[in-house]
Order: sequence, then C-alpha cells, then structure tokens
Amino acid sequence: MDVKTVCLGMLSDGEASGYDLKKQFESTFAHFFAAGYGSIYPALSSLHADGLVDCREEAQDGRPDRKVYRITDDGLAHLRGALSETNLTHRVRSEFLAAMCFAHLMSAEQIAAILDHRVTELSRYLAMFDEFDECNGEWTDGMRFVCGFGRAITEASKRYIEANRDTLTAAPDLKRTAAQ
Amino acid sequence: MDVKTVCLGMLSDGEASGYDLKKQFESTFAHFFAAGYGSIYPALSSLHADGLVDCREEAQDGRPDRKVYRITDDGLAHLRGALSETNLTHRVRSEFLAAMCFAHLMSAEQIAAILDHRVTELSRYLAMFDEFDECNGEWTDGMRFVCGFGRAITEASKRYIEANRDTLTAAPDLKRTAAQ
DNA sequence: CGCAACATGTAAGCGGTTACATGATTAC
DNA sequence: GTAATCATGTAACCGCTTACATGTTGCG
Repeated sequence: MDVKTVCLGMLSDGEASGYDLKKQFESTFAHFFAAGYGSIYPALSSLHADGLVDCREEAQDGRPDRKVYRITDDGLAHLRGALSETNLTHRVRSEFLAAMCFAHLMSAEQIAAILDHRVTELSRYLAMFDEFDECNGEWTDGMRFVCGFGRAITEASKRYIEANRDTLTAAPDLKRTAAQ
Repeated sequence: MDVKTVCLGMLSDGEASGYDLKKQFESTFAHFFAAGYGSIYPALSSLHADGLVDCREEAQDGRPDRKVYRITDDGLAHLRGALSETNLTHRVRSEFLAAMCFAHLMSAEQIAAILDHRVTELSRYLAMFDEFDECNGEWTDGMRFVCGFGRAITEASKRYIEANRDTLTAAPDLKRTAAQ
C-alpha cells in the first residue's frame, strides 16, 4: 500500500485538497505513515488520471485557488480491493535503535543526549494524541483504534527508555552496583 | 544512517562475511532495520573502496569461498563520527495501521483476518526474543537494551490489539452494549 | 532426487525524499 | 518588514527492493 492508496482512503472520508491531506499526514498519520507534498500531489494527479477521483477547482477570495478531490465509485471499488489484502506490512526503520546497538562506542553523555532526544520526540507524540482525544467524537472506530495503538506503543517506548537508560549511561562500577 | 553504516557497526563487533551480516539483519536487527543481499554486498564493496574495511578471501573445503571483512582504524573513526549525530530517526511505515484507519470499509471477517495475521507476526517476534535471551550472556549492553525495547513494544502491540479488537469486529448492536 | 544451507554478486526499477519554484494574504 | 499560512506543483536524486544469475555440499 503506497501513498496513492492512503490518499484514496483519506478521500473516502470526504473531499479534500492536497494541502488538506498533507495536514492529515502530519497529524493523525504522522506516527505510522508520513508523506510530503512531493508524494501527495503526484499521487492525486495519478488517481485523477486513473479516474479514481474527481477534481473540482475552487476559487477563494483572499486565498489561492484550491483543487478539491472527491473519490469516485471506481475509486471506492479500487480502495476496497486494496484493503482486501491480508499481508499488510508494518516496518520500522530506526537509526536510533541501530545507534544504541553500538552504544559501547559512545560516551555516556552522547548516549544520554540521544536518549533525551528520543524521549522528547515521544512526548511530542503523546501531546498530539491528547489533542486528538479532545475532538475524538467525530472519529471513526478505525481512527480511534489506530490512535490508541499509537499512544500505547509510544507510552511503552517512553517507559522502557526511562526504566533502562541507566544500563547504558551508568559508569561501569555503578552498573555493577545496580546489578546486585 | 544507512545500511553501509550499520554494516560497519556490525563489523566493529568482529569480522564477518556478507552472508554472516545478512543473518544478523534477519535476526537481531529484523524488528527495526531490515536489509537484503542487494543492499549488503554493495555496501561492503563501497566500504572496502573507501578503506573503511579490510577484506580477506578465505577458502573453505566443502563450501564456497567467503570474503571476510574487518573494520579498519579509519572505519572505526568514521563510525564514531556517524554515531555522534544526535538527530537519529525512528520511522514507522505501516500498511496495517493505514488499513485499520479505513476499517469502516471492511467486513468484520476481513478485519479479524488482518488482526490475526498481525498478532501472529508479533508472536513470531516474541519467540525470537525468547531465543535471544538464551544466549544473552555474550551480548553488549547496547544489544540487550535494543532487544528489550523490541520486546516491550511488541508485547504492548499484542496486548493493545487483543484488548481492542472487538471495537472493530463486533457487530454495531454489540458495540453499543460494550459501550454501556 | 530434491531441498536447505552456504556463498556472492548484478541490474533494473520503484517509491519516496529533498530541494527548487512561485505567489497572495494576514498577523505581529 | 518578516514570518506564517494558504496553495500547487516539478525534477533530480537516492537508497532500497526485487529479480536474476550461479555453483557446491550435505542431509533425508
């Protein structure tokens, strides 16, 4: 499933412009499916060329024109087909964990800085999830499930790092003490 | 940080062939940094061309020859440089979560199949982490931290799915009952 | 006899990122 | 004035995936 399919999925929930979709990629989808304008606009063009979405140009006063896309019947059928796949991937690519594998080559200060940076990012995500909850009422069960999932693993990540950071940052003699 | 750097990091722990590294990518690194032969062999060639690793060709009887790579002093310096970066990414790309966002377009059976598939994958990871623990003694603190992290979020994922699957697969009238 | 494990590579292609390009309006 | 928000796009590039290509030994 690529950016094209996800855009189509977002449009199944109501019409939107590329700019609107980008905001969704940055907020509710940020923790598991990021995409930039360089992916979104070509995806929408391609969906339009395939007849999977309609496009209406909308003039606005005091603002640039916008292209509002709406899913077609063909598009909905196509989306259902893509969703019928059961072998869906869930991939993680983490420079953070890769670096931690080689912690023995770093100073305690370096490790601490990396860990702090990661915890900060996780906290930003948690703040985002809290914001989502405030306007939770309008959401589908699916979106609630996905955001709950995000919160669950984000909290687990943060807890794990905070509980185990001393195994990497403590001086060797302190580590022996902690092990006793 | 790309496959090249991770290969260099693995070699900082002892000499190995491309084939050996692949096994490590498939086991201990699988849950956060996958790589295939098509990435590994070119990475090793490139590291060799840059003088960051040495290469020794080893003839074996009853088996194909192998190229054993060893990190050089330049390589170690380069690796430390790469590791000094504090802005390390941790990216998730999940078709699974994307599909769950559009659960309202699927049947309960379809959703159940996808959820079951994911739980199976998570269980396979957990079995892998259990295997790792058996020969845990030889590991660095870094590797223990990373595998512990993997287990923590894998368990959290599994628990979350099992606790919340009925919000997506229950019939509408049952959902109302559950909400009360 | 066939399959798994051992072992190394190349090449095409794809999907996504990054940087570039443009321009109006509003708020500080 | 200057930054942020709104708004749409292109093009080069990069890194990874996939498929292809080849060959041996050992085990059941």
